[in-house]
Amino acid sequence: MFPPPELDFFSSSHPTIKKETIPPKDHHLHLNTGLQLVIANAGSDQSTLDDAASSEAEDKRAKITELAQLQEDIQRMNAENQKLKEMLSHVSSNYANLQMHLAALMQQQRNTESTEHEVVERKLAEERKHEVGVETVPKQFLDLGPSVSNSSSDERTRSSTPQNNKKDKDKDPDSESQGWDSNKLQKLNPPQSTPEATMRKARVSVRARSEAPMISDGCQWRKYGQKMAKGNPCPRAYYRCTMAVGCPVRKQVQRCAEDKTILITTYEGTHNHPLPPAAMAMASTTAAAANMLLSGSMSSADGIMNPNLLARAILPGSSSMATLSASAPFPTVTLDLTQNPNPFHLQRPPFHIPFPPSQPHTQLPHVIAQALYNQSKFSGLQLSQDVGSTNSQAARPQALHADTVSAITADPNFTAILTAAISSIIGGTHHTNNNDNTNPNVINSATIGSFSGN
DNA sequence: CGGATTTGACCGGCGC
DNA sequence: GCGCCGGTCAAATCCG
Repeated sequence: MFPPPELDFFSSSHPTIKKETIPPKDHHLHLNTGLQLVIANAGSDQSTLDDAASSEAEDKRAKITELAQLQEDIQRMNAENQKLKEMLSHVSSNYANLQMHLAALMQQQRNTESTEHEVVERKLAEERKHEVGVETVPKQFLDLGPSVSNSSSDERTRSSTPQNNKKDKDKDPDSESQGWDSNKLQKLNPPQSTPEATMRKARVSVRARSEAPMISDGCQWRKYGQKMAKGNPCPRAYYRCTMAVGCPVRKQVQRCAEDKTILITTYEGTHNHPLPPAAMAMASTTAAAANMLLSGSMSSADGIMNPNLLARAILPGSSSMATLSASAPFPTVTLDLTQNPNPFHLQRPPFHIPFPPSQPHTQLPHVIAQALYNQSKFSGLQLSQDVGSTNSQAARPQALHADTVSAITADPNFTAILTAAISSIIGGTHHTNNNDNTNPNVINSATIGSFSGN
């Protein structure tokens, strides 16, 4: 899409940048020379003074023309920059759109397949039961799809939330069939399978540093509750998406107990309405992550059979991690954006991409730059199926500001990286890894490395 | 005045 | 059965 020279726009070797930086240097030398002449000739006869004056005027003229040329150059570069920004924003939103669409299609396809293979799945589950005693995690996974009518009473009761029960009793059944109430509908019609209900089960959690009470992800949220959670002095806030009536998406926001500068935002569900580009990025990311998590967990017997496996693949220089937790009650993907960037990877100057207009928070250039740098190096991935391992990580020094999360996720690579990484972990538990790491689930560094910025 | 937030009450699950 | 806990509701309150 971009012609090669434009791709190099931000590189230090770009001719236009050299043009901008070098001439002023020359100009400065000229100026010094002139001053020296004046000082050297001070006190001599009138003619030499005239000569000095004329050369000074000449200098000034040259200076002015040079200045005009520079201004012209700057204007041209600004225009070019603006054009590039527009193009990038356009491409980003297009990509996010496609990603959303793909996720929806995949989900749709899985639903149709799931009915076909329901019998087979049940049979397999039976076999697994015979093979190993471990059953809790498989149940959680297999029950993610409400269509699965196996004997998992434990998860089934979980899916019928208190709210649903109450609504069954209290509310008019003809009231708007919100996506959020899909569980209720399923309870009434068990064989029906809705993507919303499936996606409701998987969660995507984002850890990032922020002073603000909430990270800006481009969506509109309404707070509907706040609770003190056990083991954390900070209250947990509950939000629901208000961009459309009946949107099932909810999120929980809570500060990390160990490091209160870290904000943990947990997303749940899939939007049932069109999103602005700013929100599209995060939404498609969470949707894709949840999607991959659910599909992968259902197809990978190894992952299911080893619920206590702890797998991690942290590459040298990785600045972010994705943690996959299959622990109860919901499988959760945690994106850790609190890590310290590795200075060895800072090879090119940071650049800006246009922020969506809906970002309400301050957008300091250096923060954006750091976020994008982090994003471009989003290459580490940690897989964990260990209970409590996701949020108990030690606080890390220096980290990504939560305000920049949308900047990161706004980049198409983010979704692609995350999706591919999760996919490679979940679906690739059978793969042999040539990594030296003793852990059986480590991702091949080549796989992840191919996604890292450059 | 309408929408957003706060906050106590309520509910169901779960462990003892 | 009881208490704890996470999650949600809804009346009261706040705010633009």
